[in-house]
Amino acid sequence: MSNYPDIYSSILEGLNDKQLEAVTAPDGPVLVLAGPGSGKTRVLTHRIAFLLSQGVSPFNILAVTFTNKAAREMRERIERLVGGAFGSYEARNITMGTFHSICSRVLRRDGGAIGISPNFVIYDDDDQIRLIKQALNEIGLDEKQYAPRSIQARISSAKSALLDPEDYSSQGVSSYFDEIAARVYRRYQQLLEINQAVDFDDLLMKVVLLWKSYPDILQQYRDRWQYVLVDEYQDTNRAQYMLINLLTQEHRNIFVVGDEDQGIYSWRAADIRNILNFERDYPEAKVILLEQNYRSYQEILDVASHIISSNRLRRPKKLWTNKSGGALVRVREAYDEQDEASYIAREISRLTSLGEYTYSDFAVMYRTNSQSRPVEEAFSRYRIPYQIIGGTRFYERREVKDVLAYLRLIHNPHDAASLRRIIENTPSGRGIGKGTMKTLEDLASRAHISLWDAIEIALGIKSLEEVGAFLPNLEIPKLQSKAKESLKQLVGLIYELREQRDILTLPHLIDTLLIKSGYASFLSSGAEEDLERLENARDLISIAQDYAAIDTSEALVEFLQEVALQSDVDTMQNNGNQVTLITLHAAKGLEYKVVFIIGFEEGLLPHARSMDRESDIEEECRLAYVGVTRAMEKLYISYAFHRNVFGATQTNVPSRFLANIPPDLLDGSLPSLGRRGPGRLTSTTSPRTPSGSTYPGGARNYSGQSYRPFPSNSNFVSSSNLERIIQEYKPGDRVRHPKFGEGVVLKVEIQGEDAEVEVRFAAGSTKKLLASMARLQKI
DNA sequence: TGACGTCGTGTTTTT
DNA sequence: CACGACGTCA
Repeated sequence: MSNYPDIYSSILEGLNDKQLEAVTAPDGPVLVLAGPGSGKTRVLTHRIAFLLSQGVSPFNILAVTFTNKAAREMRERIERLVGGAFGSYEARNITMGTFHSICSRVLRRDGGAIGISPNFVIYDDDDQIRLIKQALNEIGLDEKQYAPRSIQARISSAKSALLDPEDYSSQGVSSYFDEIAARVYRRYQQLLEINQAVDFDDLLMKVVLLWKSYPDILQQYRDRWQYVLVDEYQDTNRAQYMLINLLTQEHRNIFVVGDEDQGIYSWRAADIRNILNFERDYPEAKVILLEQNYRSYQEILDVASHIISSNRLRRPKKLWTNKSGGALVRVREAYDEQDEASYIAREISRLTSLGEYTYSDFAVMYRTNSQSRPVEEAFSRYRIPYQIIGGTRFYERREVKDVLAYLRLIHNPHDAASLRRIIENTPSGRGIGKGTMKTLEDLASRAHISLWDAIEIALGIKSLEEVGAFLPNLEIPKLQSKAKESLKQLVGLIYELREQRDILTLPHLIDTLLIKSGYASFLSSGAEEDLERLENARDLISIAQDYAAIDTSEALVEFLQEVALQSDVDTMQNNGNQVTLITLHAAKGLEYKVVFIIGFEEGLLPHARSMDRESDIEEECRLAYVGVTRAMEKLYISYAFHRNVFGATQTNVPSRFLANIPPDLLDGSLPSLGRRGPGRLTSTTSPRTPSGSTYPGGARNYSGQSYRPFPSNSNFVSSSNLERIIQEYKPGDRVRHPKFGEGVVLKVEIQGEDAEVEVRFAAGSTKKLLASMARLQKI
């Protein structure tokens, strides 16, 4: 290949000695200990490019990242790096993603061996809690006495430690509560199976089980993924460790990157020993330390080093940079959280008006999601656009979950969480009451069948034998004729939609579902709240547009998986000009020119719930360290004298993590003695807009637009456009679709505010497309 | 059976 | 403060 040498040198160009050593390391285990800002993403991407340049097939590479967004970005960077040098589809064929998404794919493919239906659905937090409540009820335990959330936490940590219900009751029980949890766990797991569902932890645990039980299947994956790279290795848990370990034992090409100082997920069962013991697991490992920081000014790094140095359980590391001459880190005391927020808003306004920075250069970071509120309010007043990461996510909104429930049910009718959601919530007035539900659930629970099966049996559509329940003495309950009628309608609807799935594209299927289920008319009261909900539901159609080109059955699987495994940062916008509000946890791996860390107080950072154990305090310290090291140019740390918690005012003192910082590294005194009232650092606590004009009451609207993580329905046609579309496409017209290729229009039909165009494509398939969405071109 | 009101309770971080 | 569970009323 003529341009090969160019490509080769561009892969290695500009790397420092250590990075180069990591990128070009020979086959075998490699551990890269990478301090913040030391270019670890760079090392990972260049390493993969290097492997490709050495003739390794992209099909043989697996890269595990912490977020889907990171995977996406890494793939793009590799594509840019190698271009078409090794064929144009190189980077696309690398397997990249989070542990959860990779495992989901493995289970979809091979889970059958351990009894997992290929149509499984993924249960989120909400679904899990519902299921735990159901399990509690069935066992006859009071859900008030045994908080479902605590039980869920126990189950989750058991699963992360690879303990199934039997293991847990025999090994994991050390208290009365554990014993209860063990019983619930057992029933909960049965319920998951009946619903053909898995939870987040199952995704990991079941793949370990699969690989351990079926060496031949494991061998297939070992042959496939001969090169394995893992990012953020310090945050892997036992299950993830086992996955990687099983996979890499044969070829031993394991390349992990991590930093013990940035381990912040021990509460999610991450085990820092995974990285500490790497050299023991792989004695032949090459270990490379990346200590040069390319991100932050020396002034910021100094503060970071002093903060982390109070941790005892770490090997000392010396971060250095040659970026000096920055501003000192500013520390400010605010009177309360409003004052703190106003100060930040004013500072951002000041810096942007100087023209030095734009809004997207700023991030505000905090320990708990609830701290974002006063900041949001201040930003609204000061008209600062922002996006907020986390909190209530798009996919957690009620109407979105409602629509997803229909989709999940189309995909897998045994998913009782979705079925119940549809029956109980929306649209109301289905005519299926509590009594009926109780009867059906009893039947389901006694016969060990799904709720869906129970309904079909009660309706006489199926027999007990047909669904695999052999209980000749079981009495099939009689239902009221009204309830029966309603159930028939619901079952009919789902069957009908399942048929539509084989005909329509995914966005069109959602559109149809909204209409046929009555959900659309349910939301068409015209009230503002309903309008917004409808819009959210329709945003889902726009998102599904990405899947319009593949077979809908397949599209549904991919779509539901993406939705379920979407992380907070995955929804983040990189383009818009807006300030980012984000938790310290979610900020890991990101960087901003100017960072504000708020709530640097005892009780918040370290958090009150983490103050009992020293190891917890150390984790809080690492959290502070992660935050500080996100800043490239300017860092602001603030804490509030008063803070409203729960409605009551609390008085807080500055965080202990500030205590180790020499005062001359900071701009702003550390008033460990003496407290001052409002106005110490701010001239006033009453906000003024920078322009001095009055601001509108509906402040949220202003920024509300800017942080919606998903497109508004701007690509829906207005009715005036509709005419145009109908005139544009006529039967017999030849059209081109970006993904399906050329085809002939068979039929055009008005569908509500849109038009449906039926096209037969040259490839032989016939699809019904929404005119507003399909991006059809006439030829 | 549904809608509305009161009371009680609980918030760390997330795939 | 805000949300959910529960009870009462129509």
